[in-house]
Amino acid sequence: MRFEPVAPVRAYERVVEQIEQAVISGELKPGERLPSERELMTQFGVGRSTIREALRVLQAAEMIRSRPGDPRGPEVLAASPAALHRSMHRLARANHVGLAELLQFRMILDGSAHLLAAELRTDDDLTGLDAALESMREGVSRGYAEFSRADVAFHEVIARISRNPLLVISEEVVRGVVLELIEDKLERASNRTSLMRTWLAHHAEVLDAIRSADGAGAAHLAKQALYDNYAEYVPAEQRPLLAPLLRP
Amino acid sequence: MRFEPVAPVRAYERVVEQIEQAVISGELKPGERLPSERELMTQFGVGRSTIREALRVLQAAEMIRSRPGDPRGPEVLAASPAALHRSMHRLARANHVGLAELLQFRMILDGSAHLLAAELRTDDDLTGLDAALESMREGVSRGYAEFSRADVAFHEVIARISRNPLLVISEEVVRGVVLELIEDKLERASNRTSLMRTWLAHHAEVLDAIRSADGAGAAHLAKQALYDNYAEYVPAEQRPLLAPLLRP
DNA sequence: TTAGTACACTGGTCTGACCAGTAGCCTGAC
DNA sequence: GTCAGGCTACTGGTCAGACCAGTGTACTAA
Repeated sequence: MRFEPVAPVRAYERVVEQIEQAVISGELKPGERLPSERELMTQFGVGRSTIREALRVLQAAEMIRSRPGDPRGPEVLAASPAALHRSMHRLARANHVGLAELLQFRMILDGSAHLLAAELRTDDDLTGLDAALESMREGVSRGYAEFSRADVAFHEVIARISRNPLLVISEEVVRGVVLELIEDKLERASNRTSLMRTWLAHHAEVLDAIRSADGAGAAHLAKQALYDNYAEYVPAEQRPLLAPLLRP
Repeated sequence: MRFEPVAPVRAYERVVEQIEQAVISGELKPGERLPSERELMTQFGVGRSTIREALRVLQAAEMIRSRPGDPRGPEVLAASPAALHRSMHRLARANHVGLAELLQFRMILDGSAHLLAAELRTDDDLTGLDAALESMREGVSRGYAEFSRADVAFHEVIARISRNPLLVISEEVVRGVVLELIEDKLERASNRTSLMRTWLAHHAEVLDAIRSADGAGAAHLAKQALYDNYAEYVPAEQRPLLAPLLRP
């Protein structure tokens, strides 16, 4: 016979558990309101400080939001990747995850998304991609910010076509973390116009591969593009970590 | 000229920021102690409840740990993937991600991990894998629980060899969610011995591929094994979503 | 040297209070 | 009838002070 180690359970943890359960089970839907702190206090039979600590934890997890003065009470939020983003960012900053690993992960995710998109795309999807590419083309003359927006939009279409929200969210999060990690080095973005043209050409290639349902080709293009754009920021000795992903 | 929207900054947020910054910058190293709540109270010039709410947030982020009675104060923790784990878990459950998407994601992650492992493995790694396979072989006769543990251990070795903690963590999380989703159907696990033999054979194959540095082969084996084992639980009309990942 | 104990202090919780701010009602002017 | 403006009851944010169970350590006694 073996026993499990026990940890004392704090009152605020019990409160968190119950509210969290209600949200996860769908009993509390996004947009709905929790009772006020004073009301929760009587419902749970604990003091207000306990309630407040519980709400703080839930707020840190991006599950609820409180605004002072609002008589409707704390708001239940829709599940968002914000908390995921924060914790991933923290990990990366703590140097447990370097740029090489992040880029590796992104190549895997982006490559897979492109592969799936190429294999699963319908004719409607192709129309959408054509439109997205067109606004990128227009964006070139409208400045970098506009082009960047169109670029993100293109990726979102790809993501939707691949039909896997997990893939999409993860890629977005990792993308964000990568950009934050190198934003200082990115300042001196030299010769933006030629950069935009390169990107445009790459997206056109990708679209061709998707149009001809060439999953492997699209995946490889996507990974290669990521490598070409970001490998320079990865310490030279770690670049071999990325190479295996580029082999066809 | 444009103005940014402003959000009121709470006192406890300022406290969180300062402590977080001290941890990130390395000024506070893991294992070190924060001053006691009452001491922090005077240092920050705020009430104890404010301090406590800040500590709760940091604790939810797995950055510190408080134990009542400890005169040394709250402990600074090493950065751990636990927070990432939690938020990914929450997101997967909240977004109503289906088994098909989860399995897809897992095939991608596991496949990539095996590919990287095959390409990056050293001779030492091979020794470790041999040992892990051996304990799986022993596990067959010792019952399913033991075998299962050895199986997990084998995967952990693979994960370590692939040298990407992000990949590992994500795969673990998705694995957990998948198991939760089908645990009820898994009860009637018929003929466990033959199941274990099948798994063992599969792992031996994978090890061969890794030994011969055949990344594509190892990846394909991993994905195929996942498909063979779990596809039956995926609704038939969604199985085509998984097929593109199996093409060599 | 070691076992035992006392003590100072810790975090967890509760109570009660005050403040600035908000939503919604009520009122009065048109 | 509509609508602007003020009133009010309530919200969350913060503070102060109190009590408790539990802990590490220094001191004591064997």
